[in-house]
Amino acid sequence: MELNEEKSDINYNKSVKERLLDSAEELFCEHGYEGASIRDIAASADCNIASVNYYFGGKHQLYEEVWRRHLIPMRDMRITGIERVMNQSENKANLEDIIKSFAEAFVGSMKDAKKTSRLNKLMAREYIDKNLPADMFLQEIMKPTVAIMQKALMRTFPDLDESKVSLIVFSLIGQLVHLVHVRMMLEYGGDESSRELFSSVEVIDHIVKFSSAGIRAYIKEGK
Amino acid sequence: MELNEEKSDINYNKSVKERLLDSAEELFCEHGYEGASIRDIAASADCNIASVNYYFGGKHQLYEEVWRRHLIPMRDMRITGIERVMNQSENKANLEDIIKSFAEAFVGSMKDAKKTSRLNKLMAREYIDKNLPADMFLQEIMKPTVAIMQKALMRTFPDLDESKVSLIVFSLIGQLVHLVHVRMMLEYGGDESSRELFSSVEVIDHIVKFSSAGIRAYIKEGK
DNA sequence: GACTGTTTTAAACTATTGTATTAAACAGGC
DNA sequence: GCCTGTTTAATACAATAGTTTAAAACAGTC
Repeated sequence: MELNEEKSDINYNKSVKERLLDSAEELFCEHGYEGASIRDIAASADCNIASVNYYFGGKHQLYEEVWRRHLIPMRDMRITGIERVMNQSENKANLEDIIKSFAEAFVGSMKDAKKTSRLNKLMAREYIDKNLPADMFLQEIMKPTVAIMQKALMRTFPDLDESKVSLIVFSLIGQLVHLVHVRMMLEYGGDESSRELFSSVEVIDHIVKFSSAGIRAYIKEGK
Repeated sequence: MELNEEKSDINYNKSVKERLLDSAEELFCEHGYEGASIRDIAASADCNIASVNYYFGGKHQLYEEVWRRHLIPMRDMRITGIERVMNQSENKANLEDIIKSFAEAFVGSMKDAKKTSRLNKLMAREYIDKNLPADMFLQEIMKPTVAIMQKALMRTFPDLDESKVSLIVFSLIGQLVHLVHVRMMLEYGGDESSRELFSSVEVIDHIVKFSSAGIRAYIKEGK
């Protein structure tokens, strides 16, 4: 009865509430809101089904709590990354540095890659099926993220048209989101060579180079 | 009993099998594989629940049939678009033309925008939850699409490294997929200004310009 | 008109879902 | 030891899921 651990990775030092949040996060990411049953979640957290209702009031409130745990930290990581670069050299920051900082904050650092990948998967799901209240995702994550990047670009290149900046940020985020998707897709399938290519830091360097050139295409004519 | 049409847009000229495929497509796109029940599908197609099993053998086979109806046409549209541009001027095609052709084929023409948008939504879902057998989506859609674009680029710029071409195509597709997502997200929410910006042809022009510059960043150093 | 094979119908079946209930176990204060 | 509020447990509940069944309705053919 000792040293055996049937459950994947539950930490019995944590409270039931925290274990439920951990398990819910994993299963919601993996199977989606409807795909993850509270029975599976409770089993994974090694507690009773009724605990979900007891601690959170229902499945949906549990889902929201899973989000709230990471929403602000995730958003702030992206924001502070940009601000650090901007403050570093007083408004005349290097374009490549801005993009690289943004990109790395977006896909997550390498050390907690698994956690970031999971959250990105959850975000990808929320893109399609909106289970969160109203457009909490759009308002609390997407808009601030876009805004800080837009501000950084406009401060570095004051001549740029605002709608052009929107399009540029769109292109950048598009590549980053797609990178997360491709990595997800290659996790369980795809040949070794592409899995290698897209999991390396080389991709980030490419995105920086590709996007910098794309942005400068607007700078030249704008001047 | 005349002139009333309770159901949305079912065409009674079509057979039950075809009506089922139409309704299934709409509901699978809107609510996902698990989210769309065969009861809802049958009701939308104005036929009995058992018809799903009678004609297709089960819900899953119906889902696969919905895909098969469009897989090859969709893939071919993307391929022929590129080939038309390539053959037009014998291997020395204009870079902007190649990208524009690819982009327009990808997001779909304006006339059947609704249908293309729906299918793209279905594709976005399949990205995350793989309901199709094995990696049919990766093998039959993604790979051929990427391959034809890579071939076109490598023929136009023979000096380009193959892994760089992969990354370039990745960036391009990333923006296009993201465009579809953003349009989806803005459909039911978001302010008027951004909805306007991203539904116009301006976005395509931007992607062409942005990506062309990104690609040329590699050409210059490659030479 | 009766027989044939195909299509459509309503109902039943089993499994699973989220939630609610009710009692048991537990912990701390007196 | 007893009372109190909190947490855990097993079970019941209604709703819905995909699938199956068996009879009814239909359409042709002889």
